[in-house]
Amino acid sequence: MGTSSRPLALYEQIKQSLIREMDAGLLKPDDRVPSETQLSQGFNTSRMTANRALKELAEQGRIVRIQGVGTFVARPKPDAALLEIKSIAREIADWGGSHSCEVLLLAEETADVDIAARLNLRPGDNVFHSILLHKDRGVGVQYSERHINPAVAPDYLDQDYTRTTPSDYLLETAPVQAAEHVIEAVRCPSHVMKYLQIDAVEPCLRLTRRTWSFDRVATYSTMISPGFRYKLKGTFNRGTI
Amino acid sequence: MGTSSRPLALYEQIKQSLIREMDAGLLKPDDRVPSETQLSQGFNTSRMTANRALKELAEQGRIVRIQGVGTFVARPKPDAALLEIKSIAREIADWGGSHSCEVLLLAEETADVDIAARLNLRPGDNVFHSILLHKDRGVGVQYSERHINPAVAPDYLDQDYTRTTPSDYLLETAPVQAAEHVIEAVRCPSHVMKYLQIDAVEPCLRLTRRTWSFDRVATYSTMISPGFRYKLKGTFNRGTI
DNA sequence: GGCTAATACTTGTCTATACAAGTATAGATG
DNA sequence: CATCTATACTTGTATAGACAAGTATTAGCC
Repeated sequence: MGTSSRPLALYEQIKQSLIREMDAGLLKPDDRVPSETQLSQGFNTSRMTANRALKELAEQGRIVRIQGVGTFVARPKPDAALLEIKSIAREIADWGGSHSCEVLLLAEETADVDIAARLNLRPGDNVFHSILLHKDRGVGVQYSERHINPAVAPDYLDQDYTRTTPSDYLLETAPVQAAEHVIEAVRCPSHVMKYLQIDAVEPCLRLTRRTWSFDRVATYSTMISPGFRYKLKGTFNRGTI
Repeated sequence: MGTSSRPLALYEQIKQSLIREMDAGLLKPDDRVPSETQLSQGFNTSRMTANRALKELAEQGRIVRIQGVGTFVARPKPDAALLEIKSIAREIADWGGSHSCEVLLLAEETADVDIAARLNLRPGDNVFHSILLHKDRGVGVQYSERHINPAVAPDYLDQDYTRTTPSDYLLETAPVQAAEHVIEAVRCPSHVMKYLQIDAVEPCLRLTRRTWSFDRVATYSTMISPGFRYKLKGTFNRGTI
């Protein structure tokens, strides 16, 4: 109870209860979270209240919900890619060039529940994972992380990228409008953009052919939309991958 | 209908309808948005559906909802402070020093509906507005924007800041735990922080005494929580300001 | 074995209603 | 004039129920 002048809303109580269980390690990443029905019975409330609590936790990125399957604890985001980024950063530092450059790291990984839900895979299925860092005149760094359903661009890892770029290949293989690619867009406040003299890009960064030309600093990540598969390759599921 | 395989959810239709009206200029900033009851009748749906649509628009920052009052179109954030930031940026550029420095701009402004709702004021009431920019070794810039209910720190503009800093004064005048200050926190992904060699701060940036010590780049804004008034000065409203 | 259909379960959306809580206004009262 | 009060309106939360849509499992059939 503490200092709160009113008791917390019921859905907030459910949220905090689940967060406590996650922080305490009782609910580990990829664990199944009680269903809405179970939660509503456990807290003696209606399903809509449990639904709202889970919905907001999903928006916060703490859990992942998959319709028809269930709700799972999300894996913590940052640590997976950390080592790879560090190594790229060192590469860039060693180069020390003054021109714009590009570094690629390509690997095959397993999807966590979050990625899996977005790409319509199952946790543990393979994804292509690429990290790109761009540097321009020693001033800034642009970071991009991309997860790809292998069925969408099967030769993504094996291309010759001396004449083309991964994003070019992706756009050729998956010729969808740029807007279709976006499922998460990191918004860069326009006054910050002005100050950083970034004015050629929309405030809402997108996966497009040429977004690599900032001359100061920008950070974002891009992912491929689940809608891809319908437009490009027809419907497929785990069995066909 | 286009290419969508299913019709949009009803609450999405309401959201997009309102967004269209805002983009078309039919709903201008600070305009009152139809109430939940009106919307539900206009779209021939239930109030809960309208409620969900407005709730999500508010989370996106497109509208501001005030309990007991109504819903209003939010002002676009960036443009208000743009000129001031530019002038500060020029000041910094002119200085060209190599040491860490701090620039203050203090002004009295009027609150838009968003700020007003946060600080428990009415749109048009005065707020203190300070912008701080920090520069370190010519590499990066840290930007902070602060809106303050004048009743919380009445002498904020008139202090002698040669020996103390605005944040110090604020923390003395309003000795609340740091976490209490935060109502919006811009999350800096921890792997980006690592790469930028920012490791002394939590991933979730906060208004604390010493957050001015990045040596690369960081961008965030801080605001004073509405809960302030209860903890510090008792309850007051427009009449007492 | 391989395929199909029934089933049980999950999340997603929606309705109609209710009460709580906050605010603004008009009117009555002193 | 100032102050209180009733009223009407707003958003916030919660309920109980319903159907849609997606998924996994099982049972039955070829």
